[in-house]
Amino acid sequence: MKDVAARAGVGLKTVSRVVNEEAGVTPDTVARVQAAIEALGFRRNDSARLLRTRRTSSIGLVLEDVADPFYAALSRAVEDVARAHGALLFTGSSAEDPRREQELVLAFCARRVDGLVVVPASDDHRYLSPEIEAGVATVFVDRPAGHLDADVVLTDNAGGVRDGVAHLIAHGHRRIGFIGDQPGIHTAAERLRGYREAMAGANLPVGADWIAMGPTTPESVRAALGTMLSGPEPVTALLAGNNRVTVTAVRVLSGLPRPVALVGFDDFELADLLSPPVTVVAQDAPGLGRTAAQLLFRRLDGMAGEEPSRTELSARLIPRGSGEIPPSP
Amino acid sequence: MKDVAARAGVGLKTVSRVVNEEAGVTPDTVARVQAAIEALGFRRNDSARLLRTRRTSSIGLVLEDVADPFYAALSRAVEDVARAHGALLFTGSSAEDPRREQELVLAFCARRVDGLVVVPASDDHRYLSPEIEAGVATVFVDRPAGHLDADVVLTDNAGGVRDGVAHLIAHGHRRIGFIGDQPGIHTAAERLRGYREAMAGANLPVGADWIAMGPTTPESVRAALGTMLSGPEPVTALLAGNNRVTVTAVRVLSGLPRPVALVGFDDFELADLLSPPVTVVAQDAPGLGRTAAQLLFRRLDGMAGEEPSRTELSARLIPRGSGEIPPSP
DNA sequence: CCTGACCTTGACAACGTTGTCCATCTCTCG
DNA sequence: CGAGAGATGGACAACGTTGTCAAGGTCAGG
Repeated sequence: MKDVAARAGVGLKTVSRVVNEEAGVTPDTVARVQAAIEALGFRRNDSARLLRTRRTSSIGLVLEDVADPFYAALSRAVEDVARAHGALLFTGSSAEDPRREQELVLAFCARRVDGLVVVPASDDHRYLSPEIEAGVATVFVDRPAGHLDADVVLTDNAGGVRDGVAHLIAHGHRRIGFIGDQPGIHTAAERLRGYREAMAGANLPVGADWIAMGPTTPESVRAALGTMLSGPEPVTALLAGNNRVTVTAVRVLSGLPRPVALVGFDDFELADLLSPPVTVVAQDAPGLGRTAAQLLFRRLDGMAGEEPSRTELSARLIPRGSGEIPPSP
Repeated sequence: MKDVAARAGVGLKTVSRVVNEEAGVTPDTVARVQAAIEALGFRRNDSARLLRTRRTSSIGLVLEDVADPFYAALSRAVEDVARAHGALLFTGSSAEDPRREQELVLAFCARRVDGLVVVPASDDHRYLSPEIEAGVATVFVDRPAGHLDADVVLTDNAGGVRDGVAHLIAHGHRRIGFIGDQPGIHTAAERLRGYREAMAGANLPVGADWIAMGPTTPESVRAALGTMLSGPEPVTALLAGNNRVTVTAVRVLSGLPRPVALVGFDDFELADLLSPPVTVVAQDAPGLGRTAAQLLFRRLDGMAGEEPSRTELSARLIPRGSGEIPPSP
């Protein structure tokens, strides 16, 4: 910038004014400065700028894994909102590791991002209090923050599973299994709650073997399904608590002599190409990201003081075939 | 930092030394400073730091769309390499729009990223020359840069398609169709070249209707397939030039009375769950990202001066069923 | 007791920008 | 023609950090 000023024969501040398109500079001077900028290939250093303005126009996004289609869609939605507000996006994957989440968050804060969108991997976010007090707007998505009162945008997991189970019940099923992730994970616990509520709401008993919660490896899902299907009260339908479960279930069920109905939680690409096409309860990944990001920018634009909010987006049942299979005796 | 120094009763520079774990500070002083840091919740401002050190420890990644599984995987690989080098990652989606690509790249440069990984959307990257001369290491991935001599990491698109077509030929096919994207896109042109080479290499003629290049909407793919399958010399096999084509082809082919063999370019999730499972030529998305990022950091660590390099990663044929269907007369 | 080497510490400038404030110049109007 | 107003431009400090360098303190050896 110094060089530009020298070359154009004007003061430092005048160049700054031109760069920022501030008023009060003669068109003639503007032209001279712009020529110098062009000639020298000058580009403003935004980091130095931030030092004065205290706004970085960048936000940080921490999620579990960018490569996961669900988070990839969420990420894209956050990016679009950020772009609309003229902000850039730092992205980081926590890989479900609380330490990594904290590292990323603090690294973003050290870069002085204006705000954070976080998919929690940790269950204790007290480490964030000083940052939030220092003015870093923070919105949690997909799961609530731990021990911290902050904005959060969630899917109505329990409601979604309730709908899915109700759908199976409506198609005549009475013995319905549920396979979900470790109950320590908030979304998994919520989905289980939805299952229990739906069954209870229809006055249906839940068999001892009908629920399996734990790491959702193909092996464990296979084992759980085996138990459910071969016990004294074999299930005629399954609600799969996440994508990994759904995929394994499709494999197992397609090899069985008698059809078993299936509703998966979370949509996935090509679900409609399988045979039978898979009925799912779809979360609105872009919606989560968009809502969270919009909330973040509203906070940044003055809504800072208000009470933390909690938003729940509903999930949507998409019938495709596998969930409409009638019970086989 | 000033506050910390005051509270600990030491000089500014001493705090800086403690924060950066530099040698030459009494353990006693370190303890005092650390207590003050703790008490005040101090966090170093990395942006100010950069102003002095001229290293941001951050890199920019511009790709077509983070929500696309291929780029999501690439993105994750870049992130992992960046993390290993202690760098953070700015991500941006160009949405295949040259203007947006340039905006993103220049915004990253204004933030003074140490380096860039770019999946080109534009075909002219001369606007980047000043930045590169200013020291921003840049690596292009998936497609080469336009009018700019820079590092590039590619998939061997032509070779991959050659392998795919050869596979079909080896299974007895003589009339093979090819549907690809607009020939203006580098990867599409390369894949077409691979197809032609493979056919020529086997001394097979290419029918007038066997090649369709253009926007790969479901409608256009349906139309192209219809022509290929109903002409005087109907094809018995298809090489699908990208994922979108593959998916539409699966739908169309599954509804036909006689089986048609299919090899898709680019792997996709659940390809093995379809019936028949889809044989593909798989690109190594994480490999592209990893290689590009590693190259970037090698440049940053002193390899700066050397000649730009060009790396081609080979694609891998994964037989699953659809590509092994014999020709039906 | 003095000297010199070494260790610890702090003062100060610098990085590249913007905010504040004042100086100058050019009108316009009385 | 002079005064006031408005437009234009620039000097300087400040943002929060680190690099440079020199000051002071300690200790061992002569």
